[in-house]
Amino acid sequence: MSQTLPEFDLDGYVPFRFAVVAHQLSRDLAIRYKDRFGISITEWRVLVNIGYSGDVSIRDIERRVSLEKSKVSRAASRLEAAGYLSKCVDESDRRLIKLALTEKGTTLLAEIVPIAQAYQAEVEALLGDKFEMLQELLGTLMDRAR
Amino acid sequence: MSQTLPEFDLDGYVPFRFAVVAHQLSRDLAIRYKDRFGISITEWRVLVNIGYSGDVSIRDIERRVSLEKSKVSRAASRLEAAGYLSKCVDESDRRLIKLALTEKGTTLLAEIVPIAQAYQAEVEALLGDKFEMLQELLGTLMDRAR
DNA sequence: TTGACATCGTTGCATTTGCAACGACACACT
DNA sequence: AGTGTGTCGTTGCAAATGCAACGATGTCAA
Repeated sequence: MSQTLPEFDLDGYVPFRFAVVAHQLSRDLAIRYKDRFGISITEWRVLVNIGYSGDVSIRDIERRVSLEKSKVSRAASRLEAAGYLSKCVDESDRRLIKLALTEKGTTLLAEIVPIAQAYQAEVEALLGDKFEMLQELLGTLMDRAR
Repeated sequence: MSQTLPEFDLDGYVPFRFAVVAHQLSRDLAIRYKDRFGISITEWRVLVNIGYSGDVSIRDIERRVSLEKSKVSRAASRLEAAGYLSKCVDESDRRLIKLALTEKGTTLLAEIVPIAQAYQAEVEALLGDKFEMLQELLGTLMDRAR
């Protein structure tokens, strides 16, 4: 009749907990951006990456930010349409497309970065002296991939 | 001409890091399920919740697992179609729908739970004695909501 | 040079997602 | 009973997503 299930504690299951926390953080952040600047999280990541990185091809962003290249490509197109960045062919390798912030994009980024920092400060305050430990753990987990 | 951006380190930005790690964990897990059992992560969460919880309405799952109710509803429908669970109206409150595993569903769950546990064991082994600290931190962050 | 093979960015397509309705039902108050 | 308000699960729809092509370009060896 009724079979017995092995012991299992979903509430303590790490992949699940990560999903919940990550979703929560993303959502909180999205709310602060979307309404005010019309920028999605994905677009935000691309924007930041371009602003703070030397490498700026789609492929580079894909690697550095763990985003599907199609996701990056579409985000870049939306950002270009909105006037925040420009695309131009890399003459040393014509397969590559160099992305660069426009002045408008730089202005936007300068506005929204402090918001992101303030949010991280909240998290930091919540965790207190354990914040550094969290960063260390996240580092270990991120390195795990491949 | 070119404006200056405030200092910012994307690689150390917690919401970003959480997103990457969570996506990675979900993906790893999805691979182990999807191919072998045809079950998505969302469906897996619903399944586990029904199997290990007393409360089994859609609304209950929404609350306990941080899933949109439409997501739960659709996952439940798919699982029902696949014969893993049954729906029936709660006679004490006819707005509610009680979800229950079928025997087939219980069998499936008994098969896949050990896989999930083995995966968590990998993570635990990677983190060693810091695993408990991670759990504590995740707990703090999960409580933060609302 | 030619040809085989890899890489880049884009796009088509099916699926999933989030959000806002919606109908059905519950409850409180009159 | 009737009315208003709230909650439940479902569904429609637009947007986002993942994945597999695809054309264009680069690389390297014959």
